[in-house]
Amino acid sequence: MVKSSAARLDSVFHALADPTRRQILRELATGERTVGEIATPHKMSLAAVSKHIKVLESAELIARERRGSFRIVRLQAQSLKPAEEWIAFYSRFWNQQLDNLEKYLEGEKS
Amino acid sequence: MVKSSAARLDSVFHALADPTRRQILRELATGERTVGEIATPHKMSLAAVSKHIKVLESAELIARERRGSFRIVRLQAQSLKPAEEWIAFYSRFWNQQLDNLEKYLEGEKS
DNA sequence: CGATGACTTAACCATATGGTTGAATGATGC
DNA sequence: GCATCATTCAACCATATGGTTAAGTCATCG
Repeated sequence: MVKSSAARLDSVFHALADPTRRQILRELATGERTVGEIATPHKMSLAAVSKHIKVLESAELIARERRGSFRIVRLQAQSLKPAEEWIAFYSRFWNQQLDNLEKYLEGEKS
Repeated sequence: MVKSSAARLDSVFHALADPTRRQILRELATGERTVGEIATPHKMSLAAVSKHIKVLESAELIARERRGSFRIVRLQAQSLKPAEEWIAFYSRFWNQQLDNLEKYLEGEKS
């Protein structure tokens, strides 16, 4: 399924809005893992972790590949790029924070 | 309510995972707006937009202030910073994409 | 080929989300 | 003080989410 740019941001931000999923991405940053390896540290069923992996996959943040009887999962970090760019648009606002405050205070005086 | 760093990422990423809310932030990037002004371009009730604004507020991405009989809403972009930093951790992966591909192909040869 | 291991899928449940309409709140204007 | 405007809150609804357990799939091992 090909997603529009907005839909891709929807699914990426949604995927990131869960601590379990963010933790999975952190783990994958150190290398490939099987589903079982990913699941072990989490206090929930394998099926639940499998669902989280599915959410990450549908956001294209990871890729799953069969290797023998295992599914190996690896990070696809480049799918984060549009999200980072979307946010980066606003970085000028937090950088200019002090400037804005100054202007505001300037306004108050008059 | 003070949120943990993880909970703040949860609420910020969740707030961003909706196109209406992202659009509202874009509008606010050009300046303060009343709730009514924000609602007008959207094809949904004022109450629905009010709910979206509430979600953005609980993520601290905006601030609401009473001004006469209006509530004026303004961007609080600095709350995006932790989200951007979280993502930025992964930028090395998409920057090293070609390197990784090279290494992978190198491995295949042997 | 039958059992085992590694997942995934299905069915189910409780809670959350995103929308609606209609009543409530809280200034402001006569 | 009463009406009106701007907005929020409450109640409701349909669908989505995040978890569970149990059954299904698929590759490997004996």
